[in-house]
Amino acid sequence: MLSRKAEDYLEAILNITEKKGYTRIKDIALALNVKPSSVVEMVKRLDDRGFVNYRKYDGVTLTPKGAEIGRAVWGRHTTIRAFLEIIKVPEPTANKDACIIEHELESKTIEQIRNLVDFVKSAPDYPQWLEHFEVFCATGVHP
Amino acid sequence: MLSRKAEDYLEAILNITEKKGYTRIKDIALALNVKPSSVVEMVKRLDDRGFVNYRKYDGVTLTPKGAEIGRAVWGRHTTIRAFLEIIKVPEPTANKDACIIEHELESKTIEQIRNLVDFVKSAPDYPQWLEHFEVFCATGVHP
DNA sequence: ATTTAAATATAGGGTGCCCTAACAATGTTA
DNA sequence: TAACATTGTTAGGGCACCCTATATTTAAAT
Repeated sequence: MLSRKAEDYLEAILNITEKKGYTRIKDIALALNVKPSSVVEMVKRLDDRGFVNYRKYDGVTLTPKGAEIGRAVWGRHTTIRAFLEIIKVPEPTANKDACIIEHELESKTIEQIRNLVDFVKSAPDYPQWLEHFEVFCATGVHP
Repeated sequence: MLSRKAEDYLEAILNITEKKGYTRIKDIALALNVKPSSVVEMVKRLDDRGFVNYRKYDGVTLTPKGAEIGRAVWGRHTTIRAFLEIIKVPEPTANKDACIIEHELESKTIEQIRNLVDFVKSAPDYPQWLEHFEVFCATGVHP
């Protein structure tokens, strides 16, 4: 079982690699707001456990196993983001909170959030639903 | 700033005290699935920081400050539980996940979840909404 | 009241994750 | 290619939280 921190690292490595083709210690440190020495330490552990490939002075890449987890976490992230958007949680709170709750939730919970998002978005009266919800947030009563 | 673990302890102490009138080290250990020695350690820290009153061999009580946090966490818990119920996350997943995400979410996010819960429950066609949602979960299409 | 059982406390250790400071490798540029 | 800047590494430490094993205290039973 991976800790939420370890998942954060895998997700960051995935996103950085997709954006710029490769990932350096420094990039991870910047993305996660930790010092390079902390990154080296964690990356070594992830290497030991087969989630990344790490050789000194020569970037970090995800193994298939590591990439799979990175993608899973990222998928949860986007689902939660979509949900927070629907319920009108403003940026950057939405992103911050998505980062927090993307870990450890059981897959059934994520699935149901996804269902809710899809249900609401695909409803015949979607824009109206959203509008009503906004009025409700402001006034506390149904329009 | 309190860690999520510290919040867990305060919440547990609140619930235990409300249920049986007093709280012992053993009760907390049982509720949080840790050993009594771990409880003693944490309770000392919480005492140092003014969240509980602790005297050796003589239970634990919350200070006003500690009780306030305990109630806040518990309130978030029930809101999240209500939300998970609405989106049909089965027990005990719902409770487990509520325990996880009740910490660290910004108050704006909790407020919007609360709004969603209230909005849906107070809708004129609430039972129908729920029914439609359930059909959607099962079939992927709007009835 | 003495013995026994249950609860609580302390000592000492371990893991995960983070840091700073000092050092080593790499890359850049004159 | 030598000097410098950047990046990466190691060593050593700290904090939060948990554990086991060993006292100690309180409560219960004889």
